[in-house]
Amino acid sequence: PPALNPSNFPAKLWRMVNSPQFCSVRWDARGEGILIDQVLFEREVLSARLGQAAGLSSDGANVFKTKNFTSFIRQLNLYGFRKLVVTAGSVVGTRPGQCPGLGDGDSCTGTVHHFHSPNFCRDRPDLLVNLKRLTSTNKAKLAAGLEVNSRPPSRFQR
Amino acid sequence: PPALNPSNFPAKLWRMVNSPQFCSVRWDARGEGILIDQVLFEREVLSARLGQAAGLSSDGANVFKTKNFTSFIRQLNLYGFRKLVVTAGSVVGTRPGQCPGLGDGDSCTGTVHHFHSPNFCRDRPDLLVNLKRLTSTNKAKLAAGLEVNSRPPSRFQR
Amino acid sequence: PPALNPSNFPAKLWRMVNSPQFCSVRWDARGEGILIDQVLFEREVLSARLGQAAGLSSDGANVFKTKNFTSFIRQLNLYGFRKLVVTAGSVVGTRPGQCPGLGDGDSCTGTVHHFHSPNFCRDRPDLLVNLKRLTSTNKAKLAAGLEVNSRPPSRFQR
DNA sequence: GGCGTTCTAGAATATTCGTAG
DNA sequence: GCTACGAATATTCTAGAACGC
Repeated sequence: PPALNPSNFPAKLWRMVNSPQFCSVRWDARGEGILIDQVLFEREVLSARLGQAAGLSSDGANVFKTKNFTSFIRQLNLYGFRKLVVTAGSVVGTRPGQCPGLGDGDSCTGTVHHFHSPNFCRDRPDLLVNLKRLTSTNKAKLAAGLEVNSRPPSRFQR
Repeated sequence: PPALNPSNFPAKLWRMVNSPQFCSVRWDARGEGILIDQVLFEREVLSARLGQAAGLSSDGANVFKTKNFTSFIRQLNLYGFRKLVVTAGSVVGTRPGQCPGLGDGDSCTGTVHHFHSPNFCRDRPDLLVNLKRLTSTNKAKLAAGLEVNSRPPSRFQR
Repeated sequence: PPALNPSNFPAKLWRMVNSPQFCSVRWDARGEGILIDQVLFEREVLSARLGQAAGLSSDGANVFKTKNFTSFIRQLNLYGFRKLVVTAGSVVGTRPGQCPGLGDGDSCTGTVHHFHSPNFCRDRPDLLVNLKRLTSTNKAKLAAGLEVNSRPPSRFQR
């Protein structure tokens, strides 16, 4: 089984959701899905200034080249995430004023998206390697029982 | 086992990364990969004036004929190095103002590349002889379990 | 014949080479190839600050997301451009001090690359539609005499 | 034949756009 | 509306191929 490539989307998302540097992406109450505050995400991750600053943060979560939130959603879908309806029980309280680059006055209230993948759980980092990019080519290979190639990380990063 | 040819790429790289004359190439925090500051490298090693001056420096690290950074990357790949994502934990602080040919005002901040090979570690110079040029011919030999020839060092270099 | 998509690489390159806003990309002496000053290009087009400013210039030449010159070269090759040796007859004199964002003192002398494609000529904008992206899929289609799909321009762009 | 340099291409991921459902 | 996905282009990293020495 190929190892996780830290420069690919799943690893980046994992680092973001587990980093205190990012308020916009966090686990839901049960740790089985992620909650994304769109307005906050656009400011923290996608905007030019703050995004770069946050990207080079302590845990080294690299940022994306895109500025469009929809491209981020496309990546979630490509890796098999599905959207859930946001219920009161799924949302955990946000803590404004603790994010670098965001003033105390900035509220963390915006549209919240809830996404889920069976291979993306807080307590099961071992499942991350199962996240495969669902391109048409890869889906054909998976259907045929073949191996899906990933760009291999160097051994050092495993 | 054939000896290391000091005029070949692996030996040159080894001398550079271990030489205080070169700021642009240095070990990462764990001594298991190298960090290359591209802008600095182009000035220190590849540019005509400074490169030759530094290259013919006291420790005798011979410089390359090329002026293109991409050719240097091609060499790294030919010898089996892989690129890693640069994380905050991998980077060691740079020390500007200590490099010959660079003024104190010159900052050492540019694009940093992180490369790794299992046979290129700070504390294991004995592994260097395993670095083989991965031409298609050599790869076929290695796959067949055969010996890969290297050009032996000249009598004057041993 | 499908129309030219203004957001794709060939159209962007065409706007750049014909725009007085860009010093780094210009026609060669005969108008049958382009000359690219790498250092200037990296400052004008690829760097964050100046690139964005120049990119949003009056003629609307959109910039690239990449900061790597090699990615630009990869695009040239993907669209069938070939590199030529730079001769004295091919180079046209540069006019420093006429580029926005570049001071009068900044010289325009760096590494110059000369690229050519039979479908990219100054006096034949009608040939641009022949520039096809040479992916392996497209090459197989062309070899089979099939039609190569291009993304059509959006309705707002026609 | 080996090694370094250069130019081009392969292959994977990322981003964008359009549209079926 | 709006979610998911196909397909095209863009970007990145690595490798192939040719040539000179």
